[in-house]
Amino acid sequence: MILTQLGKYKINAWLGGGQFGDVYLAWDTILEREFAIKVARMREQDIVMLKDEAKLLASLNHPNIVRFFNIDIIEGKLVLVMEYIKGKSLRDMLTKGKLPCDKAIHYMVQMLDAIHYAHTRGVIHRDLKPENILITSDDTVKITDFGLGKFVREGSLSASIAGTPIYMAPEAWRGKFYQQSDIYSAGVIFYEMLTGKPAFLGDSLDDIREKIFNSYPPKVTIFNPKVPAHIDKVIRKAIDKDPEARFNTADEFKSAILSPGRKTGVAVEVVKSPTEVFEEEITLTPQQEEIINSDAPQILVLGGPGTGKTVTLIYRVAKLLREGEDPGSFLIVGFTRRAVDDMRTRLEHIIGKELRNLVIDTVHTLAYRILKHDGKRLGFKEDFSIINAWHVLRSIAKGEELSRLEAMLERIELYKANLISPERAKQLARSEWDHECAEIYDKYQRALKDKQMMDLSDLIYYSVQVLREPDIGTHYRDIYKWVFADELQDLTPAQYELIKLLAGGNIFFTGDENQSIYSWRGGMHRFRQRVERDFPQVKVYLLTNNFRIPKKILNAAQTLVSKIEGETHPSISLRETEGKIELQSYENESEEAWQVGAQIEELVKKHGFKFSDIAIIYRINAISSVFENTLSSFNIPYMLVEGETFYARREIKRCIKFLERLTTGSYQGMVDFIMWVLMLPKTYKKCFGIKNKQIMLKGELPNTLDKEKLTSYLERFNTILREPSQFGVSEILEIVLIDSGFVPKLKVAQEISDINRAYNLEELINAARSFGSGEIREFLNHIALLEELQVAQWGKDTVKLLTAHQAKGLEFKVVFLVSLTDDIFPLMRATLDPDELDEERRLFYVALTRATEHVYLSYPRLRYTRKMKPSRFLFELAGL
DNA sequence: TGGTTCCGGTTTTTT
DNA sequence: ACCGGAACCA
Repeated sequence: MILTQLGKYKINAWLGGGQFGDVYLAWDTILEREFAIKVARMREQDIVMLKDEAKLLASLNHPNIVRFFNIDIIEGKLVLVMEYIKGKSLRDMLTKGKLPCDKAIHYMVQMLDAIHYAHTRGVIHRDLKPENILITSDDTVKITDFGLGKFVREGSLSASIAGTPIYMAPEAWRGKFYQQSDIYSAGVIFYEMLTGKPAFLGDSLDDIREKIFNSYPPKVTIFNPKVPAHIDKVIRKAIDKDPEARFNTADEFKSAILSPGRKTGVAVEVVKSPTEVFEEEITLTPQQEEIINSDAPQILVLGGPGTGKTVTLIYRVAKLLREGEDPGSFLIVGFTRRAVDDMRTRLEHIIGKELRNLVIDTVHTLAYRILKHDGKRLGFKEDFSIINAWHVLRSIAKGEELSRLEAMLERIELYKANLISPERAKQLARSEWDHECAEIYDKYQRALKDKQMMDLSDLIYYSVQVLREPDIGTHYRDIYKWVFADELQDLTPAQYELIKLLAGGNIFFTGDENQSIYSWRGGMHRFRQRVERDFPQVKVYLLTNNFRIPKKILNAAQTLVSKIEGETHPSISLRETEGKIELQSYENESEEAWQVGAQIEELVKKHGFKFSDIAIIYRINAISSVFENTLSSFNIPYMLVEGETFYARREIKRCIKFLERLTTGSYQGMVDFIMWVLMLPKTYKKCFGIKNKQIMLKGELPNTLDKEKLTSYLERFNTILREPSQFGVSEILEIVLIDSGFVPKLKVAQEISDINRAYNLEELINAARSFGSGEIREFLNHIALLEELQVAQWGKDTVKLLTAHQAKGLEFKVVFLVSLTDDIFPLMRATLDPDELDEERRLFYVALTRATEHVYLSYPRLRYTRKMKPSRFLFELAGL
């Protein structure tokens, strides 16, 4: 039925529809004016006429609220008469993804003004959602449908669907509405404006409800690093489950957004990925489109850095998902945790929903899961532990010289990376050294298995063994119809084999032989032949358009790798800027560091770069110290991207050790641990003793200690020691780190390093919370696989100091590639072996191609008193 | 035997 | 400062 006339209203156009009803553009034939009228799609008996309420609504008059004129029942239909606004709804704007941060804030401020105005007049909106927020062409916000929910009879079908659940506060689900319920909805809308993703998503209503009641969405800054750090906290407060804990008024909410300053402590943003790919709409090239839409079941995509390999991979996955392929039949493997998290975020962004059944993981995580499930076939129980190879190796090869032991460990890793069993290693041994290594390897593997332990490379090695069992392999291959692996050049043969064994039909690989920088630990840098041999039907595509790297830099980098024998596939820069690449030599190291500092200062002060646009990249960690010192004397904020994994940090190690002790029941070091969390000086050590796995106080306690408080805390601590398994991991960590006062005290400490420790520990607690319930042992394994939580703080505006290896996969506007002498880059020992020299060359290539605008190359002429030769790679670069 | 204290030795080029 | 293992004690 098409409406043309409704009472005195002539219907001119349909403006939109929603759950409540349809909105029409109408002409009042009596007043001769345009109105928007909303005709409710509901039965008359479900409508309550609240005269006073209608009057109240009609009295609202605010620039950011759609004027409400009248409510009427015409021909048995509820009709709402409102001001007609030309504009789009926020919902329409959000379908194109997130809004720029300043725009989102601009809208938010107007919304909160409107909400505050209504609240002071006693009107609660009750159903704030993007559909109800109109935006005119001059970016004025107009909120519509204020308080209309009230006209629907409680308990009617319409009432129960009136609210849009994903924007509804938890208490609103129970039918309670406060002003804070609007604040909550505004917070959730703000979240969506900034990220382009709803804060709560789920497959079903129950699923959503569960999340709204029990969880908080990831931080905004994870999806959009450009958002100022304080916004995360503001949103978190606005959407607290407890209405009391939210902002009291919309005005308070507004000022919190606008004034980031009034806070104590140091704001550390936790941003897992520095990528800002979502900023622009991605335009795909015809080359990429061809790959994405290819019918070939087996695909290999080759292309240099910045040619969009990963994007192509993701868009192909997205395309297949849109065509209705089951997310559960996909397996996507990435090289690092960061790469994996990045891919998932991008993919979910494109698809617009969470993809929980879809497996995107690092090879190690994948392997861990396989072995937990099927490791029993090899004699491993479900609760095997992941350990650090070094300690065990040392204990079984006592008396070995450390340098030899180190070499042996390297050899063992290579055996496993190439799927060579201890028996085979013995057969292959030619020299005395080979025999020794093979012997130790055998011993080491037996020792680990005895203790139900595995190191990281065992995860891969044993998974391959398990998957070679026909029944198990078939089982997985039946599941994974679509297998994708990124960065093939850095995978070891064992990892590649693992992926192959899982692939049940279609494969999609990407890689770049020129970016292979891990062959020293088994990465197979010549992967193309191998893929073509294993998959004779494979279709090979080349990506030759470069989106990231400007011409000059790209040319220099490509000239460098063209010296390497073998195939290269150069790309052509699509960037408009030429780019800049400069070489400087300096008297010595400190002069070099000083000049770099001066240039950074100038780039920031005169040329508008941010510190976070800049990276200093070097070959080895030892180089960093000169630069650290100089940067601090320049007052340039910097961040050292440590080689240390999160897991290796002192405070984290200590906690992990503690958890480990809980699982083994050997409580050595407990007294030290509890003194550490209670921040007691060592002198009090004699006051504590351990008896029957319980910490006791003994002897005279100094007056400085509050005996009662201490005793009651020890009581709690001891309950953990008695029955660790009664507690969840996060519970244990909370009692030990937070309730002890440790983290709270660290947070307000003077030292930045203490504050950072506090954040690291909080990060650990978060990891435990999101890990959920599970054995302590399992949590420890889980942590061991999270290689790089350390990238917390990426969002801070600091210059990054990092090695060329660490720089892989990152990009910066300005790169200072420093200390380019012929003994450091390439490393002296690599110059003797042509293969190793090539790897150094590729590493140099990787470092150069991190830059999207400027590259500054430099080297010191003297190191200490020794004369240095410039890196041979400098001579190879074009135009220098 | 299990629990506690004492003693001595400490990986780096790149994950 | 920290950890593993030997030595020592109930």
